[in-house]
Amino acid sequence: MQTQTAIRRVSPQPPAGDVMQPAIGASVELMGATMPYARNAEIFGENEPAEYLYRVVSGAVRTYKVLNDGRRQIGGFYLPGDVFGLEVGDEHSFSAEAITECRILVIKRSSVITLAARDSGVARELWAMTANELQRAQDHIMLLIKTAQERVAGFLLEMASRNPGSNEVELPMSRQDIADYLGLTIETVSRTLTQLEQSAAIALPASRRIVLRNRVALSRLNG
Amino acid sequence: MQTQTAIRRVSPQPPAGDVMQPAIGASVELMGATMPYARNAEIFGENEPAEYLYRVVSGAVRTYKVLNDGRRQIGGFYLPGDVFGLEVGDEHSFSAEAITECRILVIKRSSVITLAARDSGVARELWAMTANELQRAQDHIMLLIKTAQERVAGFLLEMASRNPGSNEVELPMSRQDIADYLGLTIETVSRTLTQLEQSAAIALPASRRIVLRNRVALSRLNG
DNA sequence: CGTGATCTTGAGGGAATTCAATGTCGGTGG
DNA sequence: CCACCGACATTGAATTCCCTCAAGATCACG
Repeated sequence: MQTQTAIRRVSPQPPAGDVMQPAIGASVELMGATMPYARNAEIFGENEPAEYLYRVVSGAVRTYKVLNDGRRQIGGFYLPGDVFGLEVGDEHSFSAEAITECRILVIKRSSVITLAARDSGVARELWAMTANELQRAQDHIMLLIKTAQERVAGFLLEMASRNPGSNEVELPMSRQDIADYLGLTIETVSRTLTQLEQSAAIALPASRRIVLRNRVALSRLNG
Repeated sequence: MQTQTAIRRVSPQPPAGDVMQPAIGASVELMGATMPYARNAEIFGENEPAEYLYRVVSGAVRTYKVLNDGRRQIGGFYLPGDVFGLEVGDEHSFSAEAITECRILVIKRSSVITLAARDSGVARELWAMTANELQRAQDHIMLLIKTAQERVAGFLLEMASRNPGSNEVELPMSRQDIADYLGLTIETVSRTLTQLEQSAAIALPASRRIVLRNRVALSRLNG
């Protein structure tokens, strides 16, 4: 049972750099407007009508649910290029917040769906985006059944895979965010990172900057 | 870290009764053949080409993945009317096995996809089925972050919701299957059921027959 | 009625949580 | 410039929940 995250206050922070865009979502690129969001600003809430879908242009976003008793589960982290908030039903199933200051491409859902009814390529793209989310969720499930070390190692490898070529990861999110993503407490995440550092699997030049020193060891941990 | 399930042997068992079919998957009803599967028979394996998609006619099915070290995670249980094995990519992301003797409608994936390219209604149906799986996976994630009592209570409520109107649930799957679905050990599942029985939330007239005596208590546990 | 599979129960140990204190970093104002 | 403050992160000690290992109990089936 992990601690509930306290109410967050808004304060500025330099936005992360933009990143070039993969194939998914390409055809809807011209159908929306780019909107700025402040750090910790709500983008949409659980059970709100899903009027728009979203693509991160710069910055980072988290989606989450909160249980009755205050436990928060983060559904995913979204980085530049990622699409989130896409629903088949009429309501959002998660809430979404900006982790850092960010710019987000906002696209009217109804117009995409209308387009999909005429253009099977768009329809297939919508389907593929949802399947992509499904893949994420299934990988997330596989993470959640593992030990703390395995979860953290898996998380780091996942984040590193977003920056192919580099062994250095700049984490936009707090330890609390990581903990709520991995189903652990903030203390366990912190302790586990320290262990990984001591076993020379990673280096921690700063609390949100992580260098993968031994990917083989991390992968072995990853199960 | 839960125990690995031993190799299972095949032996027959009376099939569960058929159930009337909801909207999803209705239009593909006539495109396939119904096939029989023996108890514990493999329907498809992880990473195999996804040549078909499947709908349960009678009986019950589990999908699962196995990690390096033998831990098994069950992705979902599928009962009459449920569609499984639908992929956007060309490979299955899980393995699937018959839990009981069952009959399964098998439909050629390529023909459905071809049809979807011409008929936007079919395309939308494919999308909706994938979104339905996504919903399942997200609910599963929310289960996996809870305590053992909450997971078991949630599981029972989920199963009961498949039999609306009745408070009696006939479980087709073993304790090991339940444990591997909930990320617990078989012993913890068993103990938790005993606790729920002692607290009068459920009754256990037989090990695979469960009566919900106090849904309010179970829902409270469910978080 | 014996046999194997499945399920339950018990005792002990270990991993992660809880509670609590300390450390670090960036920003702000004296 | 440095002292202070709040947010965030790390570390320590004690506890709790679930797992592991082990032994019985129950059930289906030959």
